[in-house]
Amino acid sequence: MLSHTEENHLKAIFHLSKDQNEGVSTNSIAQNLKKKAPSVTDMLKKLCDKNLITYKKYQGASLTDEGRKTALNIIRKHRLWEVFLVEKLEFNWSEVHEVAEQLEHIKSKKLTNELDRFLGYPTKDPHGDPIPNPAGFIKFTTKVLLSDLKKGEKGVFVGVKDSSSSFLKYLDKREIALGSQIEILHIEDFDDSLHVSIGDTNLTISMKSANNIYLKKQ
Amino acid sequence: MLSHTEENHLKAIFHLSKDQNEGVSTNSIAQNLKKKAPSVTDMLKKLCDKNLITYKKYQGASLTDEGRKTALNIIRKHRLWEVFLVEKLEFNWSEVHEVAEQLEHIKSKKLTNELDRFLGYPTKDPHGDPIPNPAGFIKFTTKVLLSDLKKGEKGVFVGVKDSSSSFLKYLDKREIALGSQIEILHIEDFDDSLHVSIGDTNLTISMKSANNIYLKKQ
DNA sequence: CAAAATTTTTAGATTAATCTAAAAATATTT
DNA sequence: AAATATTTTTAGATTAATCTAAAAATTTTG
Repeated sequence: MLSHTEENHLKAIFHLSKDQNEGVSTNSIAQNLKKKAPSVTDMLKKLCDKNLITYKKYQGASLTDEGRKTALNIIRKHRLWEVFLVEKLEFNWSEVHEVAEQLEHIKSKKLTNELDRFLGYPTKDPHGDPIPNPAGFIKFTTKVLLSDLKKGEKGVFVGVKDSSSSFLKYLDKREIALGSQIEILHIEDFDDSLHVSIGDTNLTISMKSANNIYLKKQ
Repeated sequence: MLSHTEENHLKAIFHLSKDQNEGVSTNSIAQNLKKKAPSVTDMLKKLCDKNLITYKKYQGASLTDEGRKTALNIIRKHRLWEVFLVEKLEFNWSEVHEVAEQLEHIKSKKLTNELDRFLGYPTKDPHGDPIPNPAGFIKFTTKVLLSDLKKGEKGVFVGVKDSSSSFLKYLDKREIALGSQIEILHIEDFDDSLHVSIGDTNLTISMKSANNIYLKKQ
């Protein structure tokens, strides 16, 4: 049975592995978990002993198959709880993370699978990230940035790059929510700002914001 | 912010205080939490420093107002989650306890109150125990044992005295569920076993079992 | 490629939660 | 009330998770 801390390290390694192929550095894990590097070194040794990661001194960590499966199970729970909080408990999209960080550590296979059923087997969490299945299979979605689209192209809003709460609030205020269909009507020459349609309404989005908005292109 | 262990001690003291007026003994807490007495002594000192209990060496512990409120909040969460598990996730009545023991420690006032709303502000958990309100008010229900009833009397099944899983399974098998109306048809002279009607069916219950079944007398 | 900078690890300390063994206090029994 | 039994506390050790400071390894730079 893994401790919360062990689970958090596996999750961090999983997330940090996505962007790169090599082992994940001690420092990047420390930064991700807001701990100091020596704490992480200790934990890497422990996870290596448990065969959840491969780790050689000074060469970073990678998940084993077992470790990856464990990480995906935690991520599955995290994302299912986020769906629950938003769809059933009327949480705001920007409020769910902290609570889901706690709920993801609850240990009960039955709980997870019944929750999944109760929610209607959702495939995405409220941030547009895919929910792994019980076997640990995850379908990575290809996302493009809104800023990469050309005039006339459209897509469905599925996620954000920078999930700072100030940006999430910006989106809430403009009622840009997950699942919104966005079409580029015109791109302003002067400052590259985008005139877009979202649902029924039209509005203008700055290049900086467009660079934070992920779409699933249609 | 309290640790899980601190919360569990407060909860144990609350439950153990119900039956008696004096301070709760170190040993009884240890037994309740499956810990050794010295561990409990240490924790009692700590909780006393935090003004959650009053505690004098060799004289047991009692909750302060603050401690009582804290304990009731944990019990509130525990019982709300039990309702959720049974009513929404199709958990069996006898399976909920272990998971609720984990969920009760999740820290989010909003979560608790939204869950309460989502469940329709239930007043009892699946074991028939009352759910404290957000202010920590709890309405103690007066219960009688089935074995205390006389021929012809009836009541609603609201709880058990011994919640061992073997007894809960016994009840499940006979479809004796919370809310069942039970009437005593006849008491056998020979062995005090009870002939009762439960819902539509009649059955026989031993004195030993009847001594574990709480009813709200009508 | 050697010096400097950075990263990572080791060494050693701290805090929380636990335990066992022994001492001290309280309660029970004769 | 003295002896015995029980309960509770103290003392001291252990494990897990964390930290700081210093040493070691790796990487970058001139």
